[in-house]
Amino acid sequence: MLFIKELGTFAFGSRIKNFSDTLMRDMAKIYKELNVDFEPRWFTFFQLILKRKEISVTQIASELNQTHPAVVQVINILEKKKLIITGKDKNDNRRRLVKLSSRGKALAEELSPLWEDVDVATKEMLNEHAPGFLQMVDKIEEALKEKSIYKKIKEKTKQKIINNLEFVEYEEKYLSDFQKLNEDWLNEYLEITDYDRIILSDPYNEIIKKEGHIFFLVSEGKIIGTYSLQKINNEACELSKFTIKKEYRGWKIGKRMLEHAIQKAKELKYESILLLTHPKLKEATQLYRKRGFEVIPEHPDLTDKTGRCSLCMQLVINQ
Amino acid sequence: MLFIKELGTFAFGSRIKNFSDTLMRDMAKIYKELNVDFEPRWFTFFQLILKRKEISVTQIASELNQTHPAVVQVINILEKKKLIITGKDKNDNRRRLVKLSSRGKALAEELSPLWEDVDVATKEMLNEHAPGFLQMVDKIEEALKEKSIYKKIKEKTKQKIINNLEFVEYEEKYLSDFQKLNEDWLNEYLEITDYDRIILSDPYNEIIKKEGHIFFLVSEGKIIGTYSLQKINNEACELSKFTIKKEYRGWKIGKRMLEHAIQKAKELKYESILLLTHPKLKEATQLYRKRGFEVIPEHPDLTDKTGRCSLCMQLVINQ
DNA sequence: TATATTTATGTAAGCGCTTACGTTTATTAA
DNA sequence: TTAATAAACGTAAGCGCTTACATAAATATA
Repeated sequence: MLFIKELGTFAFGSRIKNFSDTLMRDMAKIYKELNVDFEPRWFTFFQLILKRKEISVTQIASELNQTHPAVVQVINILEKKKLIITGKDKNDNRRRLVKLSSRGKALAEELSPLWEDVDVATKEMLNEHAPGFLQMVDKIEEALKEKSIYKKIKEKTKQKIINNLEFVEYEEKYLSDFQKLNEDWLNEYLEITDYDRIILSDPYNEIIKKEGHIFFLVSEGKIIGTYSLQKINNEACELSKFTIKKEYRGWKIGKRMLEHAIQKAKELKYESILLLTHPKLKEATQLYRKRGFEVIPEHPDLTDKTGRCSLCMQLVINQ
Repeated sequence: MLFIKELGTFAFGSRIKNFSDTLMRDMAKIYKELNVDFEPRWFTFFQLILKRKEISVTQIASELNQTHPAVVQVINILEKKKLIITGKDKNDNRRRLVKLSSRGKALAEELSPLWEDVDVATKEMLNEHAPGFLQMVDKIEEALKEKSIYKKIKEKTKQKIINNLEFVEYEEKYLSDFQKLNEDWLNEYLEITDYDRIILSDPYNEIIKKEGHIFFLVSEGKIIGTYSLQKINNEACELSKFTIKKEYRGWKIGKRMLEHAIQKAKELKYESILLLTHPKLKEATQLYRKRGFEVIPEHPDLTDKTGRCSLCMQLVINQ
C-alpha cells in the first residue's frame, strides 16, 4: 500500500489533496481527449452563470467558495475567449456583472451531454463504492466550520501551555529572550528610550547586581513572559519589564505572573510594590487595579527615568 | 446552500478540490500560528523519511503518489533548510538518497506532539461526523484506478459516436474538413505532393465534376472520416482519400467506411475497385486485404500521379 | 455635508503542483 | 562489446490558486 494511504488521518489534508489532484487531472484529460477548448475549473462557473443569468464577481466567489482574485482570473480568460460578456452594474458602479455570450451558451449546449455523462458516471461510481460520500464531505465541512482542526489544536496547545507554566530566574542564556520580549513590547506600544537600552543591554548588572530579580514564565521549553522586581529601598520594590508574548495574551497568564510577583515580593520582605505604567496600556493597568494596585500621585524614590510613564501605582502588601 | 454544494456529483472534482484546499489552508494556519517554520506538505515527506531512514527521489514520489519534480522541489527546500541530507547512492550513481539531518530529526521530535494532536483531532472529527470516510476515499481511488471517469466517459462517447454514424455526400461547406482530414493524414505518414495539392484545393472540379464521389462519415455533427471514389473507366473506379480522424481510429470505423464504399461502387455499377496504397500503411493495407482486395502488379488506367505509392490493390465486385 | 468605513474589484507576487524536455547512468539486446 | 532502451533525476515554463496590497465607489456616521 502506498505510504500516503497508510498515514490515514495522520495526513488527512495531504491525502485528500492528492485525491482531488487525481480527480481534476482526470477531468482535464476528458476535455483534452475530446479536443474541446474547455478547462475543468470553468465548469462550476458555467453552471452558476447559466443558473443566475447575470452575476457579479464576489457573488461568484462566495457561491463557489473561492477567493475573488481566483474568480477575476477565470472570468478574464473566459471574456478573452468571448464565452462571457462582462459589464458594469448600472445601479452600482463597483460591480462587474458577468453573463454568458451566445458563444458561451452554444458551448454549454454542446458540452451538456458530456457533462451529463460525467455526472452519471460519477454517480454510478459513488453509489457502488462509496454511497453517501458527498454528504459526508458536507458534514465534515460543516463540522470544520463550527470548529476547525486549527481551532481544536490551538485550544489543546493552549491548555498544555497553561498546565505546564513554570517560573525560572534569570540566567545568562535568557539574555536574548529578555531583550526580545521587551523590545517587542516596547515597539508595539511606546518608544524605546536610551534608559531602556541600558537596562536591556545588561540586565545582569543593571538589575540583578542591584538586588533585583528577573523571572521568566516558561512552558514546555517556550518562554511565555517575563517581569522584574527592582529594589527601591528596604520597604519598596518596583515591578517592571512586565510583558507576555503576544501570541499568549488573553489567556489569563498575566494574572498568574502578577500573583507570582506579589508572592516573590512578600518572600523578599518588601512592604509595597510600586510600578510605573501608562494609561494607554489599558489591559495592564486594569490588571494591576483588579489585583489591588492603586494609583498614587508620585513617590520620592521612584522617578520615571524614561520620561514617558505618567501613572504610578502601588500595592501595599499585608504580610 | 452554496452553489458548489448544490452541484453535487455534477462537479465532484471541483467540490473535492475545494474541500482539500480548505483543509490544507487550515493546516498551514496551525504552523503559522505556532511560529513553526514548517509547511504542511513537508509532513508526509518527514514521516516517510523517518520510516525509511534513507530513500531515493522516485521512491518518495511513488510512495506519496506525486510526480518526481514535485519531490525534487520539496527536498531542495528541505536541504537548503538543513533539515535533510542528500547524497548519491554508491551502488547506483543516478539515485539521490535522502535522509533526515540531526536538525531534521530534532524538528520532527519537537513537532511530534503537535502531529499527534492533529491526528487525534482529525480522528475525533471524522468519527463523529463521517465515520469510514477515509476508507471510502480508498475505495473510490481503487475504483478509479480500475476504470477512471475519463475512461468511462471515453467509452460512452465512443458508443454514442458509433451508434450515430452517418454518411453524407460532399457539399461546399465540407471543403475545409476535406482538406484538413487529408492534410493531417498525409503529414502523418507521407509527403504532400503537388498532385495532392491540386486535388485538395478543388475537390469539386477535380473529383465530383469528373463523375467522382466524396463521402464523409459523420456522427453527432462531428466529421469522423472521408473517402472518395473516382471514375477510372466504365468498369473500374479508384478508392482514395480514405482517412479517419486520428482520435477515432481503432474503433473498427474503417471497416464500416470501406463497406460503404463498396456498396456505393456497386450502386454505381462498377465491376471493380482499385486503390493505390503504400506498404508503410500497414493498418490500411491489412483492412483492404481482409475485405478481399488483392495486390495486383499494375493497371493500365491507374497511374500513381504522386509517384510514391508502390502498391496497387483491386477488389472485383460480384454484383 | 464631510469624513470614515465598508464593499467590489483589480493587480502583483509567490507557492505548489503539473507537463515537457534534457542529461546522466544503468540495463538490455544485438 | 557496442548500441539501443530504460530509469533516475534535474530544469523550465505554465497553471491555478493564494495572500497582500491598491483603488474606486457606495454606505454609514459624525
